[in-house]
Order: sequence, then structure tokens, then C-alpha cells
Amino acid sequence: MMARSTARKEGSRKDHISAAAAKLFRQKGFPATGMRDLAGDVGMEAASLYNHIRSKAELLQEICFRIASTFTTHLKEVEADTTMNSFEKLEAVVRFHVRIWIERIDEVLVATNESKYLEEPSHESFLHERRIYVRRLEHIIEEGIREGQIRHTEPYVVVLTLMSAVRGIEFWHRTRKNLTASELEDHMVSMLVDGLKK
Amino acid sequence: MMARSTARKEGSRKDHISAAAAKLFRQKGFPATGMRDLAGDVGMEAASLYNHIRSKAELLQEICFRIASTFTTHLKEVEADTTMNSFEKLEAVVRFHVRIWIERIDEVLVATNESKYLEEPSHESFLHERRIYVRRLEHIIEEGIREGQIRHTEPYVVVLTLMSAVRGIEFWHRTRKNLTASELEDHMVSMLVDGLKK
DNA sequence: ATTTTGTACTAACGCCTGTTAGTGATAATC
DNA sequence: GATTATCACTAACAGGCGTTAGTACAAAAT
Repeated sequence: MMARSTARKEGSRKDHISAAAAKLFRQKGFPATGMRDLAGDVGMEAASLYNHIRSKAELLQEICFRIASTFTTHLKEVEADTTMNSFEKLEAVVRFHVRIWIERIDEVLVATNESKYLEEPSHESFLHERRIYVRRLEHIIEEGIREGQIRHTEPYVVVLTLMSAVRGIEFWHRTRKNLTASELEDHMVSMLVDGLKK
Repeated sequence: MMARSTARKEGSRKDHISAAAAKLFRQKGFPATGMRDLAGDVGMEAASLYNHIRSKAELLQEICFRIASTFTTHLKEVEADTTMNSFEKLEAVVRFHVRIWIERIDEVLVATNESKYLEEPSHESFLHERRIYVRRLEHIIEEGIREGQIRHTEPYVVVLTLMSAVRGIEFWHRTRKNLTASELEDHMVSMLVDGLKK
């Protein structure tokens, strides 16, 4: 049987593999990442990976759904918070997006760019989850417009734009660090959100 | 020797292959697109493709640099236009981005997502060209701030955001068409640019 | 009419892919 | 101390990859 210390070891081993996979999938793309690449990065042979994971596909699936649930969980909290008006809710969501894109860029980029390689039941449910997420954001915006806190705009275009704009962070990550993370966060949030205020 | 009619045929054949490649590279990603997939889409065997192209890598290279030159050419025209002030120049560039993303999404997405698979001299020069493009956009914004037409912002963050925000068009392309292309264009341009006006 | 050119085909190449089988060593459990 | 579970290893697999060689046939050029 598995002792606790072994369990901890196993867990951290698998997490280590998953983190290395996220990094590689992000850099090289899912199809171009070989199991031998991944094995090299975690310090073992390709075949040995299969003592910890079931398949390459499972690795991708776990990364995508883990980060997706981070977003949906946070959105649920914001929706339930009665101390914020709709504009403040929108700002909170945008700020969360920016922050996650800064802090967990590997996973987020994998979910964004590589989710198309999910196998079929998973892929459709991932897209479904995303569509629902978009609709809930649109709902917040519609409410804000109705209540007069948000300028009259096309909610779908706003959501599309907000969710895509943060992808610029990828380039900040790679090139310029003369801007600190929190400066970037503030600038980006205010640029995206200030124009929407009524 | 090659007669004119043959030349025309050859040209259109290769263009056909290139367009099919852009579509496939965009949908499946460059590494996951097989020459046998591409051959099937254009109606021949994989080996026959090599009567028209030199390699799979060359195909990617041509797609990436063709679309890149579309952007740089247009930027040069805008820079040279003395009838616009800096804010109007910025708006013109943003509108061009939106329009190209709507009209030529396959090529633009390949250049954006798959350019990392360019072989090494090409890849570096592609990134170089992109960095210069970003810098020239920053320059327009700095000028607009100095001249008092553009709100005081961080130019680098603005450029990053503008260039990424248009990626939302990818989802519009796939899902909702209850918004026409020109409605989308206007909404997106005004959302991105209005907030920057002083 | 003959030669040249363009283009499609089949067959095949060497290489790389994700994954499985089987083995042995180390460490935890009884 | 005996047994069981964990885990990394080597060897190998079936299948896919981009690409080349060689061939055949039609159209164009001479």
C-alpha cells in the first residue's frame, strides 16, 4: 500500500511533470512536444512517465480544465458578491484575468492555444464551458448598462475584446520587464475598463 | 519553356496550395498538419505537391511574411500621410488591423500562432520585423500624447493591448454572425480607440 | 514530327511518434 | 524477514512523418 510520505512524493512528482508539460506545451505547442522532450525536462526516460500519467492527452486535459475552473470559480464568487455594482464586478473580473495571465501564463496559454487538441468529449465540454463563461460576462455588462454604470456598447464585442486584450501580456512576459507586474496590471485594467465607465 | 497560359496555371495552382495550407495550419496548427492532409484538400497526392513547392517550411514562411508585409506596407502609408494627426493615424492603423483580421483571418492567425515554427534565420527576422512594427506604433502614440490628442498612457501597454484585442475576432468568426462584419469593425474600433481620445 | 517541359502518379526511405511489455532495484507494509 | 508496491530502466512496437526517386503521360515549343 501507499504510505503518506510516498503519496506526497507521488503527488509532487506528478505536479512536477504537469508543470513541465504546461511549459513545453506552451513553448513548442502540444503536437510538437514529444514525450521524450518532457521526460528529459523532468529527468527520466519517456517510458517512465507512464508510471505517473495515463497519457499525453490526459496531461493536456488536466492543464486545460484546471485553469478553466480557476476562472469559473472566481466568476461565481464575484457574481455572488452583493457589495459590488455591475461595473465593479466587471472590473474585478478583468483584474483577475490580468493577474492570472501574469502569474500563470504557461497554463493559461495552453488552455487558450492548445485546447483544440483535446480529445472529443473533453474538447466539446471545454468549449461549452467557455461559451457559458462568455455569456455570464455579457450578462454582467448588460446589467451595468441597464443600471447606468456602463456606457452603451455591444456586450459581446466588449467581452471578446476584454478576453483577448490580455493576451498581450504574453509579449510583455517575453520581452520587457522594465514595467513591473503590478504596474502592467494597473495600466492594463484601467485602459480596458475606464473607457467603459459612464 | 513555360507559355503564358501555363504560367498562369502554375501560379494559380501554387496560390491554391498556399491558401489551403493557411486554412489547415490555422485549424490544426503547423506541426499537426500533414502533407497528406494538404494534398487531399487540393486534390492530389502528397508527393505531387513538391512539383509546386519546395517544402512545408517554405509554405509557412511565405504565408507569414506575406501577411506581415501587408501590415508594414500600410503602416508606412499612414506614417507618410500628412493630412492626419497622430490620433487619426492610430485610429487608421487599428481599423486596418480589425479589417485584416476579419478578411484574412487564416493568414493572420497563422502568422500569429504558427510563426514560432519558422526555421531559424526566418524566425528571428520575423520577430525583428514585429518588434520594429511595435516600436513605430509606440512612436505614433508618444507623438499623440505630446501633441495633446491622446490621453496620457503607457504606450507599450496600449500597443500590446490594441494588437491583442483584435484576436477576439477569431471567436466572432467561429460563432456569432448576427453581427455583420462592418458592425463588428465599428464597435471594435470605437471601443479600442475612443477611450484613448483626450 | 520531335523534343522539351510540366505535372501527376507509385513506391519507398529514414526518422520520429506515443505507448506497452518486461525487468530489476529500492522502499514501505505486514 | 518476507512480501508487496513503487518507480525507473531497456527494448521494442506499429504507425505516421516529410521528402526523394523514378516513371508515365499530356501539352507546349521547336
